[in-house]
Amino acid sequence: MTATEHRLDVDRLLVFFGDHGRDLPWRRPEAGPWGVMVSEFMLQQTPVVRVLPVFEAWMRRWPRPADLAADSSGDAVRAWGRLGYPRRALRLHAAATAITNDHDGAVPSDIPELLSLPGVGEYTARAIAAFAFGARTPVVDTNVRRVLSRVVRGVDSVREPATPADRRELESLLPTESVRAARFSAAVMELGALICSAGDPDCDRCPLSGRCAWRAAGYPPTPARRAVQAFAGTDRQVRGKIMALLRAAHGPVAGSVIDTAWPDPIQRDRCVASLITDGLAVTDRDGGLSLPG
DNA sequence: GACCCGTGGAG
DNA sequence: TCTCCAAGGGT
Repeated sequence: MTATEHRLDVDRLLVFFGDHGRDLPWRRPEAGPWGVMVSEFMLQQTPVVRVLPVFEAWMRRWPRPADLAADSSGDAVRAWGRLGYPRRALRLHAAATAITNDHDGAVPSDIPELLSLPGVGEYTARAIAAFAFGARTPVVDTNVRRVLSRVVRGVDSVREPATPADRRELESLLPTESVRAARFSAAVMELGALICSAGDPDCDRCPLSGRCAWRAAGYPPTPARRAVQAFAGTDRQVRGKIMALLRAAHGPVAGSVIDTAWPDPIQRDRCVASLITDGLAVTDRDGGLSLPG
């Protein structure tokens, strides 16, 4: 089967991407590898619309990895704002530091080297290699995974991390030429984000509807997914409230103020301790809590 | 492999 | 109000 014959029709997808792909700042040439990398960190589990303003401000302030590395991890966490999962900001700062120290300040293009950076896993490494450097490598996120499952295999997927099997499957469908392959991955991802969404796929606008195995099979039901993690009352919520206090302040926050974040002192103290362990907060000699300096 | 880690908009 | 979720990674 050639690249233009399989269900993920390359030409149709590239036309779709050209016509309907979003003009996102990290897709512009001026974003460069660093811009791609920053965007991939921010987009982990976070919607595009919320990333956009933070990304723009971030790139203005820290246009190169060395610029970020020169400032404190606390500055990165504060600039991260309310994107969520602030450990990503910590890891991005650590990755920028590693790039500055070990890679002459340039984002590496080699996948094993990318994987060695903090916060860069199987998805992010390949996304950077493909989108920033035009590498021919399978980029499989939850969107691509869903499209692969539906269009090619005819069954819906549960929302779980991509597997090596997913990557092998997409790789077998990649166009031969590397830049075209990278654009193909971006197009499949965009299709999953805009058309073949998890909730209500818009098959009427889908360029692949004529050859979609899932549609042809009459949309067999989505398998039950594992229960989503609860949030209300968990440490994640409490940590978030404490971090919001630290971001709002520009100096140490007194314990009496931290106490207002959550009523249960046991859980509150546990969360403060875990934030310190994670490197998201530090205590000063007076017992105040602040972002790392 | 199971579990942990934030956030705010949509239905 | 409440559930579900949105370009994962680390342990």
